[in-house]
Amino acid sequence: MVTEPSAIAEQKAQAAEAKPLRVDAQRNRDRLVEVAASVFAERGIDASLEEIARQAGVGIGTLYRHFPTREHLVEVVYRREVEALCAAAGELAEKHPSDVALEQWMQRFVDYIATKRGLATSLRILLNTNSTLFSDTSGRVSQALRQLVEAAVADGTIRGDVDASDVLHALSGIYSAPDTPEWRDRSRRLVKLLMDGLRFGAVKAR
Amino acid sequence: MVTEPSAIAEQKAQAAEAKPLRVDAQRNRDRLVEVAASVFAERGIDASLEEIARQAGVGIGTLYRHFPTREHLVEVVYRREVEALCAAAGELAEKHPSDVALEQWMQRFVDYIATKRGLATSLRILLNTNSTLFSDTSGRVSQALRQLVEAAVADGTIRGDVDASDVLHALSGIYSAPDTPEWRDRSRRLVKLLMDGLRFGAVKAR
DNA sequence: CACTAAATCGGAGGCGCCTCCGTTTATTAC
DNA sequence: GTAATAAACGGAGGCGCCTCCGATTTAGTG
Repeated sequence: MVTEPSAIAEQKAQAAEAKPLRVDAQRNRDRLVEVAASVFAERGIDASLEEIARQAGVGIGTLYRHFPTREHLVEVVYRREVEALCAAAGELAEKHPSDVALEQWMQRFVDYIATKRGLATSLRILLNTNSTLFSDTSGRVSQALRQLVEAAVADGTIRGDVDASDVLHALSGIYSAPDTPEWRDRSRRLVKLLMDGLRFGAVKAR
Repeated sequence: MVTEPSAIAEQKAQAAEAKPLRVDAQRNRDRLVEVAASVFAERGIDASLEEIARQAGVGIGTLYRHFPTREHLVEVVYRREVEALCAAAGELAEKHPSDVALEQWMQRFVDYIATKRGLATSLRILLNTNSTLFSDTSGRVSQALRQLVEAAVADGTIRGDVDASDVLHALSGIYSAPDTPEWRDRSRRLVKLLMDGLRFGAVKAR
């Protein structure tokens, strides 16, 4: 990666790579990603690419120029979603006391995973194939979590004898639980339980 | 599985399940599996199913009736090949001294894996998805190997302080080696090396 | 503004997937 | 052998994938 003079407030990270896309091209690309996110969420990862192009109001050729394979498109959508999830950490931290921020972020994490459950197989394949994707995103997620946990530990709203990796470990247990209908509710309860445990013995009583 | 009165010399195992297929149907089915094996080997696991039907001289509809999805077809082909590999163990054991039989079988195992290397990703996915397939076939393979190893230990052509699982372990190392151009040759040499080790200290000197 | 080169668009076309159903064939009963 | 019936055949058709390239649009220049 080349050193960027001012990478401030770059709306979309991909916009800054190499050449600044022509405005119509950028517009179409953004549109495609947005539509793809909703179509994938709705119809699954095997949704018709022609359908996506149609909904985005572009020709199929345009879709393929921007995203040579289905996987390219899926990857961009996935990265964007992970990015949004991680960005939420910062926002929550500003608006809420740090323990509440942590709890809400974990709930959001659960919700996010819930939408991905159906796609699990395909996603796992993608993550196996493209290991950069895996390390990038999991790094990003654990960084967001660390930020929240450390803040909460620092101001005493949760106990001090845990760190981010403990919490991540707890969350990964949730992820790997079998995919039953009650999964989501159970996971939400588990997050609450986890938070109660974290708050117990905190410096500041509630 | 219902008790079978006489399951003797059933040419193809699948022929015995439930209803005895009409002869034309059985003929077409066998033909399809045979052609599929060669086409998959040649063009990879994503080969055109219409091509397979064409080469087998049947309509695409016939292929789909017998094998509702690509995976069904791949699975049958794969099982058939593993079966052939394991059957070879018995034949080799009859024709050769037991240490030679073991060596030749391992070489054949290497050859077999070699043809599957290119398909590794897709196959791994299939084996993950269909865990029965995995346990069935790996069980079958290790059984064949055990038969050979035990015979060779019993008649003293290889040393007595190893068992089948040791040898399988050694072979699995071969499998997981990176997929370089020299893979096959190196693996063949490794098998020879392994055999030398096994023969060393055998009761009967060569 | 007009003009041009470069970038982008978009859909026709060729191929494969899979389903559906009218036609053909094997089997059974007589 | 013939008729009846169940089973199997096979290809047309609709859809999606992906490529290719002529038409269109943009950004830059005078």
